[in-house]
This record gives sequence, structure tokens and C-alpha cells, in this order.
Amino acid sequence: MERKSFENAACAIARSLDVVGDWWTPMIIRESLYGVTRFDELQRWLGIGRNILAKRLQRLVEQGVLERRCYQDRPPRYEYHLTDKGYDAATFLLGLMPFGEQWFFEPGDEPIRLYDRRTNQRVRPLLTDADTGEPLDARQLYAGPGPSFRYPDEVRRERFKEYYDRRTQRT
Amino acid sequence: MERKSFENAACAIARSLDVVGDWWTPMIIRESLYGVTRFDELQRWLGIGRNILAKRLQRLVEQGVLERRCYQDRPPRYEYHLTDKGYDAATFLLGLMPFGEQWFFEPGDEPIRLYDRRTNQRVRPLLTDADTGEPLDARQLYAGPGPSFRYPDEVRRERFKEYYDRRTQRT
DNA sequence: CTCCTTGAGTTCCATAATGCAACCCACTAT
DNA sequence: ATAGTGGGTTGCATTATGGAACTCAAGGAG
Repeated sequence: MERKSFENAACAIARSLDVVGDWWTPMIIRESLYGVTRFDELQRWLGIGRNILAKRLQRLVEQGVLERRCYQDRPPRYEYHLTDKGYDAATFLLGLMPFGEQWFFEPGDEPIRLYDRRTNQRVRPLLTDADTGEPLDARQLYAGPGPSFRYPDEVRRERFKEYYDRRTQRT
Repeated sequence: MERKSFENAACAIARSLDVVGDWWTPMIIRESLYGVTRFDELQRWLGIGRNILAKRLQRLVEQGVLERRCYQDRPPRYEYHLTDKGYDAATFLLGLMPFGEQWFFEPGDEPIRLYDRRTNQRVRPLLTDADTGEPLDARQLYAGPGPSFRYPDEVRRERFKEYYDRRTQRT
């Protein structure tokens, strides 16, 4: 059956999953980041079916994650390049590396390393709090509604219980 | 057809996608993070089919992301709680928030906000370089092989072209 | 004692999505 | 004249998904 779309969800995570919440899409974005731009190369590196690759690429172009660029006429040939949105999605994907390295590889035995183009220094992604710079830990967070969370009061209370508990507690 | 598994991929991202590279799994992890632990509640909040939810939960338990905890015998009833691995996966998912907010919502109009349990201060996830603390930008990175990247030389050269170019260039 | 409800799942079915292989088409190189 | 290349389609068998109905065990209402 048609899979449910999160296009209209009131949640940034859900909406984003409409772009990267798929088996192949993140891999395609990764390859694009590594500089693989052509249909056949993508197909070979990923081992993905050609029909599925075609569909994914089309979708990513529609979503503005990739740009289809003609690099030669006669015969017309195309390359796929990351857009700004695509690079942002790729940046996010790099956040998976620490998780994967911690849980699927031995410490210090990662399969891939990242480097900075300017300094050639190694780069290790880390999710932090933008304000304090401290590493982020989901264990000590709770959620509250933002400005664009427009739902009935009962839903808010139910969903953000801890938030309302803490706010009323302190007044 | 059976979807290809990334279980044995030589890439932390691919391996991780075996855990979170799915439409529903990340949503289930998000709900778990928000404190939703029971089958029926998960089903209601997400609108997911009960059969699919059952399958996903089973898988997440097998993978060690969730723990199935009995909270009452007779009749036996269960809750699903995030494990350490699960919290790490959830932390990573929070990295999607900035991406989603930037591309799917107006600035300052996010649907959900996060707060720190100790300080009650707002928390905004940001992916940075662990060493410099600078925000990470995929545009200025390139990849190289890590210790556990065991593949033929030709694959290495092909895959990490920029890396080898830069290393040989400088000697 | 019988009926209704809750929680946590199964089972069944029609419809999509996937994986694979084969095919197409416009050129180029041998 | 024939064999690639690059970038896709098309067909077909196999899975996965969504939805609704059903199970099972126990607790409570009447």
C-alpha cells in the first residue's frame, strides 16, 4: 500500500524523514557528497536497481535536494549534484557516523574518516547544544511546543506533559 | 522484494541506516524519547498499522534499541523503553531538527522546542566538529579510509580520490 | 454470571514498493 | 559493421504496507 507521507506533520523530524527516511535516499546523498554524480556510477557503488535509482533521483530533484545538470548534448547526458538543501541533508547524515562507529565498530577502528578541505585536519562530527557547545544527550531533554504547533489544548497537554508540569510547578 | 540490508556495509552511515533507515522506526524512537512507551499509545500517536508496529518493535528490541519491559503480570502487559543504544539513536535524530526547521518551516516558527532537564534552558541541536567546536559543513569535507576499511587498493583509490590526491601532492 | 472494556498483539486481504533482468535509444570508438 | 557508453524503461515475481477484523486474558459493571 501507499506509504504514509509525513509531508504535513507538525514536527521537523517527521518532515525531514520525508526526504531522508528511506533505505536508499540517504545512500544516494552520501554518494553525491563523495562526488559520485552519474547514474551508472551511483548504480554500481550502491548496487541499487536501476528503476529504483531512477525514481529516487527524480524525487530528490523534485524535492530540491539534487540538481540535474546536463554536461553534454548529443547524446544528452546528465549529472546529479547536491543543492544547498542537499548539502544540509548530507551534513545531517554525517551525524550518523558517531552513532554507527560507537555501536557497530570497535573504538578507533572506523571504516571512513573525514577531513577538512582547508586544513586537511581530521573532522569528527559531534552533535552539540548550539548555545553551550556541550555534547547533546537525549536522556536529559524534554520537549515543549513551538510557535507553529497548532493543535487543540488537550493534545498539547498530553504531548508535552513534562513541559507543562515544569512550567506550572515553578510559578 | 526483500530490501537489501546494510548490516555488513563498510560504512558507519550505512550500518546505522539498518537501524533508523526506515519510515516508521525513527518515529517510534522519537515517541519513545517523548515518553510514549505502550503499544496502543504508539499506535494512536503515529497512526501506524498495528501489525507493522508489532514488527518494528520486535526488530528494535532485537537490535537492542528498545527494551521490552513487563509492567504487570496477569494479564502480562509490556512497555518499550529506550536502551543506551536507543538514546544514542534518538540523540542523532535530534540532529534532523535544524535541517527540518530550516527547510520546512519559517525561521523562528518551529513546531517543537527542546529544553534541558537540569537548567530548563532551551536546547538547539547543532552538528559540530568535536575538536574545533565549529559548525560542520559537508561542503568543505572530503573522505578518506579508516583502519577498518578493508578493500582492494583499486577500490580505495577510486573511492577516496581526493584523499590520495591531497596526500601525495604534499609529499 | 454475562457483557463490555483494555492492552497487546495476530490474521487476512488488496494494493504498493522492491529487486532483478532484459530491453531501448542516441551516439562513439574500433 | 559491431561493440560499447550513458541514462534510462518495461515486465515480472516477491515483499512490505495499510486497514480492518479477530484473538486472548483479565478486570469491572450490572
